[in-house]
Amino acid sequence: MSVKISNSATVSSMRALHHPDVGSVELATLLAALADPLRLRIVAQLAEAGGVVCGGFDVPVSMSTLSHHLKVLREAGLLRVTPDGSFRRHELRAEELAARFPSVLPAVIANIAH
Amino acid sequence: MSVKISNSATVSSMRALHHPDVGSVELATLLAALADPLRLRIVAQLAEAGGVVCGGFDVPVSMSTLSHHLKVLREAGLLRVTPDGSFRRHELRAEELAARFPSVLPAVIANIAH
DNA sequence: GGAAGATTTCGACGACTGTCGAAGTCAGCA
DNA sequence: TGCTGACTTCGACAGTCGTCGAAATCTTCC
Repeated sequence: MSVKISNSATVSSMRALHHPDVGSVELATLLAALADPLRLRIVAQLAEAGGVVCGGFDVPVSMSTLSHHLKVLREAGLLRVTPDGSFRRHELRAEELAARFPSVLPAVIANIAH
Repeated sequence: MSVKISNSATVSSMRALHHPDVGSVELATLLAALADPLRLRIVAQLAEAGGVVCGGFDVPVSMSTLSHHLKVLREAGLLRVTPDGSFRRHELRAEELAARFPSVLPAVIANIAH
């Protein structure tokens, strides 16, 4: 689990961030992470925009609450966080999830608009 | 919402049972109903066996707890309950859900085994 | 080193959830 | 009419969840 530091401009942190192995995530855990209007909203924005920084989400809650929801999503294997300076970029782990739970995430994303 | 009573042999109750209009069910509600190991187990058994009576489920909880979970699933629009004598037959509302949330339920069912 | 900005963690709070046993309701049958 | 069997509802309990503001952590820049 060591992080390799290159001299690339974008890699700038060695802070540990826990990302579970998608292979060990339970279906119920994944669904529980998705079973919240605010988190669905976050997922929709990620699906549309790719890499989103914490402050870039459009959500009607405090920063600490947003941070909590992002943690729930991350620990369910739904998203990957990469530090970028003092920001943190979030993106969906769509391909990895597709390998473990085929078509679950796409089906959900396609229906968030309702 | 009136129930029509035919003289068919199987229709024998006019007891009210609340089944929500699938069109008014939120995606988060549907996912929350599915986000529980026991309820996933119930859904898997329903997907495989069609009409299942309360006592016919293979679950490691008391009858009152099972009844609670079936209520959660029913109120999320996931299943229809039809009284049959002193029994109650449960079946998935698969087609109705497919019209409202295309491919969500099939994707989940296909991944319950994990 | 120190200040400023981005994000997480902590502690608290009320609300909701899963579980059980006991009691209630309902359908069929003697 | 009353008994039995199938299921639901009630009341209680411990545990989890979503929310906030305050404090802590971390990164960059001066």
